[in-house]
Amino acid sequence: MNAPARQGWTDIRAEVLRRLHSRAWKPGDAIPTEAELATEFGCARATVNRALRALAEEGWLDRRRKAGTRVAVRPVRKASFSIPVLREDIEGRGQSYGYSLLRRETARAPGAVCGRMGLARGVRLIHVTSVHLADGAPQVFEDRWINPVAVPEVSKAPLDRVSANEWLLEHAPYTHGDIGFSAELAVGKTAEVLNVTPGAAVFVIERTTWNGERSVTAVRQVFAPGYRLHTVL
Amino acid sequence: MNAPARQGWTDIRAEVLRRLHSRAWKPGDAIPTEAELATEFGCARATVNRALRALAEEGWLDRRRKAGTRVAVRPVRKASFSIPVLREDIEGRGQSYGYSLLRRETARAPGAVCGRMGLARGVRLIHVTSVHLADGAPQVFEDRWINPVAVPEVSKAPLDRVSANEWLLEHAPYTHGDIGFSAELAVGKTAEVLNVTPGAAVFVIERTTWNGERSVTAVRQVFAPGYRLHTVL
DNA sequence: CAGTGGTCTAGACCACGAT
DNA sequence: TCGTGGTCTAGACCACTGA
Repeated sequence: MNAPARQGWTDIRAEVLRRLHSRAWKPGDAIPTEAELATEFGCARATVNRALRALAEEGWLDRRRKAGTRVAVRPVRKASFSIPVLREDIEGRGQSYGYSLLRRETARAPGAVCGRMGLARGVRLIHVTSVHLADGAPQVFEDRWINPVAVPEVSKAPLDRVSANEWLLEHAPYTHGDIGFSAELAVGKTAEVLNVTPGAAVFVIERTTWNGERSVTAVRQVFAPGYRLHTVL
Repeated sequence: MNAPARQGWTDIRAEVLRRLHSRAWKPGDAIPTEAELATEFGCARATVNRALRALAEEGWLDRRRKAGTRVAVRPVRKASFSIPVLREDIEGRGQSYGYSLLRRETARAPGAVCGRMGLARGVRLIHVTSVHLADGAPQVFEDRWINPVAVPEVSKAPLDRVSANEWLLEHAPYTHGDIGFSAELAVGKTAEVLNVTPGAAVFVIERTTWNGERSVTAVRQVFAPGYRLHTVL
């Protein structure tokens, strides 16, 4: 008999992963139940559960009550990354961070923005445009709309000194949101602010956040050419 | 005294999250220990642990032995999304998926590719270029290098029928990798293959995957203008 | 209905790391 | 050193869902 030395759930996770890689357990196959694996590894079922749950969260396994655990047919590896916090992103590259408020006003939001934020068309929101600098050079052009109903204190925010990005993180918690990435051509004001030739390719991140049922802010950040979002799998 | 009804770890997670949102516990603050919370909620410490561990994984809390649990100073929300599996991505939008192999050869990889894959310069790799179609229109131009040492069976792969994307998923498991997103201008062959005007902005995904210490493949996928990668937070 | 994963418990020991 | 989180256990009950 095999009397495995002391095993932690990470060891069990590693062993299961090894069987997946070696294709001993193939995509679509059902693997032994938690109870069976617990017996095999000589540990409590809870320990096996911990390992299998981790693998399921990572996308390697599909688990369902009664149906059992199966090897994910499609190794959909989930990539996760931290939302770039501009100041840290820039300072992390050894550059000095700068911020400049371009404009702050109250205005009727465009239909697209109202739609993204789930608000009635034509509602008046706080509109803030700014630019983030890296070593003094324009790095990101930010166009943000803030819902004053969700964040009443925004009227007192010193957005001329602190970026809305940071002020909101500190004063307006959010429960969820969505984010989108795309590529666009820099034109008009965007090209002007970023100080690039119109027609340059820029990376764009659009994000909307909510606090419960109430939308907090919708922001569009245009990154200077050459920006690259990177992460590990 | 409060005799909370039956509580699950998700309820405890929700309650802690509520305190974070209400700012009863502010960023940087240390929150009660697991034992204290277990007493307060009238449950086992393991249950509190489950809830706090989940919140830590989500980025709300920072936990360290001895130091205790603190509210994350910076709510670095981690965004996670599935790597687009082209066929599913396209079919998911209700379009028909198509694939066309443009070229397949063995060639000396460019220095940049060797670098990304951690191989010696000038090594010979399998080079495959192809295009993925949505309703017959070019959607993604793919330029891929495969390490035959890591995937010897690739010589027998019917890449004229199955995309390297799918063939590799099925036959070459990988342990880890890295992925990068950027915006570029479509020029030359890329613009030609995607059938777009040179100078259009395109979304680019570059990915390298490994199986243990051995690099499996390095791929560069250029998406037709308008592509948008989206996910929830 | 019954099998399988999901969760909880009460207690125990361990490992990291702040002081 | 020693407090705090990390993990394991053995057993129990529950919840979902396939048959």
